[in-house]
Amino acid sequence: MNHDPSLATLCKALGHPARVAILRHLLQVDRCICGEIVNILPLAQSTVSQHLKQLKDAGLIRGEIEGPRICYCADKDRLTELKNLITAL
Amino acid sequence: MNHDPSLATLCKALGHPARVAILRHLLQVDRCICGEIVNILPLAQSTVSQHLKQLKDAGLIRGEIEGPRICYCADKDRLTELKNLITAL
DNA sequence: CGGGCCTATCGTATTTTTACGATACACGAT
DNA sequence: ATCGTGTATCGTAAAAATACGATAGGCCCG
Repeated sequence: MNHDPSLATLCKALGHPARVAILRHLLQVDRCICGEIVNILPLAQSTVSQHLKQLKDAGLIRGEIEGPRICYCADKDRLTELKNLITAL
Repeated sequence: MNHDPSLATLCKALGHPARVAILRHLLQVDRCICGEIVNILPLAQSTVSQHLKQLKDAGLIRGEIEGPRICYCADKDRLTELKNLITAL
């Protein structure tokens, strides 16, 4: 969604423990997952979906439709970008 | 205040454009400044003070009393810590 | 086609954040 | 001691974030 997010935008997306947990998990399992996240976190499905949307809007994760389910994976390039923005502070 | 902040906590502190601007300015002028920030940002003094408090609570800046005024400076170690937390994701 | 599964979105309540003005407080100088 | 300067804090209003249940839509399988 957001093509060139600012440092504040990216940080805001990571400014909630649940979203950090989601990103960490996606990085661990490497390839995508989806409803699994709902099982891992103590949150309702709709809430998790909202967090996923925020991460996706910030470009930190991507979601691809894969049959009946949607598959998310972390965008490592965007993470590198974030790291660079902090370094360039 | 916060001795070992999580990634989410640090990111939340940087999740607002005004606070990023404050940190950037403190890094530019290297040595501390204070009410100057109020002149730079289009915000009321009390609002700036609140943002400073949040940055201070996250450990990203430090404030030292220097005579009648209070002198802020960025904590580069904490910034390095943040970068490492992102790298370690 | 109909049922079941998975996910997004809507509507809503609660909490948190943001922002301001007003006030209080500390300090140096007069 | 009083004044002015520079900050923090209080009180408050408005906006945004968080979380949930309910609902809607897409897709596969029988």
